[in-house]
Amino acid sequence: MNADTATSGVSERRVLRIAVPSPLRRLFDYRPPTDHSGPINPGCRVRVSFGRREVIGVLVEQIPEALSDCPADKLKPALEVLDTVPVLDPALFSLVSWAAGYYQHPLGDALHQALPVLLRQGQADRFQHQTLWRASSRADLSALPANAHRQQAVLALLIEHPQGISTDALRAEGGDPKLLRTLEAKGMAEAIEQIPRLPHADSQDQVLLEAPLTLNDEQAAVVDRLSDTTGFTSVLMEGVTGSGKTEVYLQAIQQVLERGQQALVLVPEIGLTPQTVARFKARFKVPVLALHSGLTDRQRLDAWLWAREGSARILIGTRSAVFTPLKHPGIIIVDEEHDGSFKQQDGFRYHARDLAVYRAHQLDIPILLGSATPSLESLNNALSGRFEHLRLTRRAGKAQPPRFELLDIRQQALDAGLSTPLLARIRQHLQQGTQVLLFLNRRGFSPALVCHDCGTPVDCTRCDARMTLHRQPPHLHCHHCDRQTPIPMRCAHCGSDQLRPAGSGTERIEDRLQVHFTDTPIHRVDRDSTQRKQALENIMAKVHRGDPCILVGTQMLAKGHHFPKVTLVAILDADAGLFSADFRGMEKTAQLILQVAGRAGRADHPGEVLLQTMQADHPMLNTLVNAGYEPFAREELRLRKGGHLPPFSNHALIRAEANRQGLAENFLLSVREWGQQYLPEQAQCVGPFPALMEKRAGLFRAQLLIQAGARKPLHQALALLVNLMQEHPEARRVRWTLDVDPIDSY
DNA sequence: AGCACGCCGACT
DNA sequence: GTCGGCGTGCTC
Repeated sequence: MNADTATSGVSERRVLRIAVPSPLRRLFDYRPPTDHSGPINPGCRVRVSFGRREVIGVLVEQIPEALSDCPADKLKPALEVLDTVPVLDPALFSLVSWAAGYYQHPLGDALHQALPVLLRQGQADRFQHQTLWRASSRADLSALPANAHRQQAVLALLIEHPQGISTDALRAEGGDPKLLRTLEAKGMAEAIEQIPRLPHADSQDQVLLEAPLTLNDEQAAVVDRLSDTTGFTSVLMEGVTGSGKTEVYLQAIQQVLERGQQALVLVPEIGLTPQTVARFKARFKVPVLALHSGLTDRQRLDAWLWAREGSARILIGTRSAVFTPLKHPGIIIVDEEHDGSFKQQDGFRYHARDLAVYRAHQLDIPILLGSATPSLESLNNALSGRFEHLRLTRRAGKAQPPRFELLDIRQQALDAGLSTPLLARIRQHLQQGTQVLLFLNRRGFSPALVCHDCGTPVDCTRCDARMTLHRQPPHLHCHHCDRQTPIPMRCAHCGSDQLRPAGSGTERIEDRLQVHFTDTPIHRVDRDSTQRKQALENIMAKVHRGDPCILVGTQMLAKGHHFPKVTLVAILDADAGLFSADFRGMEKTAQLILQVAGRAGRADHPGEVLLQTMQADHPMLNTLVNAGYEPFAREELRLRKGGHLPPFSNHALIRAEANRQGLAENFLLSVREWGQQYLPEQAQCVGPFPALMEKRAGLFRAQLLIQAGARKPLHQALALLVNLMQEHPEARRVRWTLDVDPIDSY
């Protein structure tokens, strides 16, 4: 104990520096709660009055009051200290504060987002105790009155469940929970308090439920590499579809479990399916917890607590799971590491894959990044030696890679986007009794409704975009702001009644296919067709029966599911992403094409992948389909290097939006002009320029790109600009956000 | 972000 | 006469 504390004069008093959930990028000082004595540890939650409301903040440090920059008369006492032990351990705390700094996000808000909802709201970091009822030692059915049939029934149920039964379970079995009090008064029933239990929580030495599969030498090399060390190693595993990445994950995890440690597995949003989780549960006799979106806040907190106390041994979750506390961390795995859903797209814009690497380094444990189509960032890290690069080039069993073919549709008559050779090929596959998958990343009937007389399309009033025509049910829908309207009868510009759909979405393809293949079932899989619960499962069940059919869908089809009876995959518009303004367009297109291609074929019938394109000579497209992803990616990296683009330079984007045109752009312009003279030489501003779609959901948007060869000048520049923007008087009328390492189009 | 205060338009 | 629009100011 500090001897000064007891005899403290005013100058020795200390204040609590608290990170409060608010967009203000600073800490707030409070006096300790009036009734509180003794030390308070950093990382503990504190309830404070903030402005006119109460919020939960996190203590960052304690400093002498004299060092506080807040005048003494403005200091309020904190209301309550909620934890005795920090709710985030020092390692997690430093992960979050590093991330808050890296992404230039207010610390209080970042800490808030790293905590389960119930802890944000001030609940104790304890399991919810469950009240269970059981028969007491004095319970005696025959001692109950002969006519008290309902009491007898309840007591009988209690006797049936010697471990105890919850009131809900009792009600489910036909017992009236109200009678428990009556039985308790008679000394025949008693309540016991219990924390929930995990399946396999008591499993001892044996971690396996089923035998591991035999690995080929490539798979074994990855597992061996990970078992070489318990310290930090980052391995990029580049494995073609069907090469057995999951089996590598399982065996890497097995080693960790046998050492008594835990594994954290991050998967893309779409990848956290019951099948994925089932595979882990089937293999291991340890508690496996999936942090999926269906959990209640309470279940989430319980899972978080189980992870923290070490009894949950495998944690599988999406982006936010990177903040799960671990008592005995052993390995972190990021599956489909290239997937964009690892980057949060609003508020605290962190990249879970990058934070996972930081965390593994911090914890000094291995991290395994897996993908068939690694991001150019990770690939570059692998080529430069920051990551170890291990490949799985062979498919399990007798499976053969699909055969790719570019289908040149220049000067071809298209029927709503379907070329004659494609239709012929579809027929051929259906006749041989197999299935066909058509991919088009555009839902709805057609992406525009255009006047045949004057050429004017129907635009969204709130966005710089066409309204998408939907037929099921008939309406116009803006895919950017969600605005929906009835289908107009006449052109708003010239009054003509000749409004016609232009271009095709999945609905229209489905329509046309039904005309060409009258007897074949057509299944459409997109956000619209799978809105109803179970709709997707119903379609999948039909497809897996194996009869010939055609699947038409968007990227929903591309991820997760596998269709063994599909022998033909066709990408209807392979050019869609080729010429986007986004320099990542090519990379994303390639990843999507290979992902879709990977859905097809198995040992007995190799797959065929057809790409309809107007760019059959496109060099990158040819490299991709003829040589494969890695040669493609190396070439793409070379182009990026030449253009000083990521990953060879560092980007941050300041986005701004306002309700009047020009406001946001002017704001960014003055920020740039102000900041210019103070910016480090190695950092440059590019812009501001209007967003690709300047108006969206009624707001006018602009952006300013900050670019630097190294991280340090970039961050110096950002710190400076953020400061400037906060002080800027015009910031009142403009909403601005900062995106470090942006990945979506800009 | 919230939340309150403050000063001008269309309604029971 | 009020209800309520969102501009402005503040949060230890």
